[in-house]
Amino acid sequence: MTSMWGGPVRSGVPAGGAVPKYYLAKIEIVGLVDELGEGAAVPSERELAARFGIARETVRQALQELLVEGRIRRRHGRATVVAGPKIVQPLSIESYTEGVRRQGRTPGRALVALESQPADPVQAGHLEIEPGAELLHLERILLSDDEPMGLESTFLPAARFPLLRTDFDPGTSLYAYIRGTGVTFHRATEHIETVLASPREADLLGTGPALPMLLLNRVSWDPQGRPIERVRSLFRGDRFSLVAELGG
Amino acid sequence: MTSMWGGPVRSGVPAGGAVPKYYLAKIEIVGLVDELGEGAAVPSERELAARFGIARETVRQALQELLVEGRIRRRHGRATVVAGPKIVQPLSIESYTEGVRRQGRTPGRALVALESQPADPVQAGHLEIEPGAELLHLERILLSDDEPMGLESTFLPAARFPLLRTDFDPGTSLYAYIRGTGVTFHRATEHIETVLASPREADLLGTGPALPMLLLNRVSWDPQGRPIERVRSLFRGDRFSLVAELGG
DNA sequence: CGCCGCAGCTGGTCTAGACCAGATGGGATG
DNA sequence: CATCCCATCTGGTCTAGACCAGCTGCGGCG
Repeated sequence: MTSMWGGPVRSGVPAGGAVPKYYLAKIEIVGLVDELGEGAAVPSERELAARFGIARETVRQALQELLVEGRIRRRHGRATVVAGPKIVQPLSIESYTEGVRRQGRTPGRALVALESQPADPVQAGHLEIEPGAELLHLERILLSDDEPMGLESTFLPAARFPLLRTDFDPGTSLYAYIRGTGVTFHRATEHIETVLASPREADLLGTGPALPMLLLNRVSWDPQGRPIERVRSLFRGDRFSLVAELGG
Repeated sequence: MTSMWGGPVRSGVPAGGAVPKYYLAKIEIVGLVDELGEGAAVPSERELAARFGIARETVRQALQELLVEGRIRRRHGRATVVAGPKIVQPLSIESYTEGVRRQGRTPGRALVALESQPADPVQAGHLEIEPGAELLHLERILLSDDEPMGLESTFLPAARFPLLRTDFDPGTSLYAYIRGTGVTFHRATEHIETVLASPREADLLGTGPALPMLLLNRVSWDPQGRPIERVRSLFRGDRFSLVAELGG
């Protein structure tokens, strides 16, 4: 494994019992991937099936796992290639930008939508506003070296940021803009889980469907205890990891 | 969706373009699952295939996604049933026990292995000991209401805890034991990512293979800056989420 | 009555082949 | 020479069926 943490607790195949063909094929393909460098082309599904003497669907099951684990990248019509290491995202209140810069890559954001909508009861509850109150919804694709890494949806009470739609440049940091309006971030609660991308999300991110994602839901508060924003961040599970520094 | 965060940014099917049959089937099955209560049996693969007029493999693709999302539970030979909500695990230096208790469930641990082994260079580097030095490896299954929720592997320098193998009860909290020896936890670094369970890990946890997991790798230090332990925790992605409280 | 074994459920793996759709390059045509 | 179209790569979806392996309940046998 290429992870800095080494392999599984006791890696690989169960001590006793039958091992599925797709898993043996996966092990073989991992060997290939390790020999080839990052970016090198992996043989096609049909060739691997012929080489191992198994059905193409069985090869696909092995490749699907390698895809989920972030060891290969696939794009319809193009050859499968060996993927590079994951990015590490610090778990702190700082913006996405810093984590990417720390990896020596160039962060970017692509605007998907900036719109106004009435708050549904769930959103209103999180932001402690009246249901139906105007809500700003900012959706952006997060880029690293121009490659989509995640999808970020921010919801803000429109009443608190009346000039945002005209003053804010969606290509820049929203946190910097909010701080510029005199609002201070005091604390935040972040929930983290694994989910699968929907077809729409997978499409926006240029990934296949059924790819596990890291879903981060954050609510930020100011020093007076008023909610500032709710952010739903969806990061590619095959390209992202998080790190937290914990005090005793 | 049953998540407390509501649905995807813009849920579901892409605005324009063809939708795969397996995704339409998934939507139908989600409707079924929502009508049935937690624990209720979902129709079998063969019956769903007949009902929707599609192949069984296509139904399996839909069910696989629902499994990864934690909406259903499956066990070989038994009927598929509707799953309950996920557990929330606080991101703090406290033990697994507290998070489970907070959910009103009963935590437990099942010993898999407690053994001594020489440190490989990677482990030695994390714990700042000599390669080949004796290492204690404690592997336990983490339970919630007797259901396996995760797999925890702890590595400790044997020289620092010479009495652990005789004094420590594997069914109790390791943190409590370590504190009892006079060692203080000062800080920890935790790395979080999504991975797939290996066949062995899936077997220990009673889940199918190819299920995305939350992998937490933690190194803890004492106030003198000496590493105390390295922990590799593997939590079922379909049953676990994490939460972090962040200061500004 | 109590136990055992098997029939018939369930999901898990695998096959061989079909067709669709994105990407690409080379050749025919203007 | 430039452009366009299509053959032919690639991966994505789907089928119908086979066989294997857990699990459960029921019927028969001791």
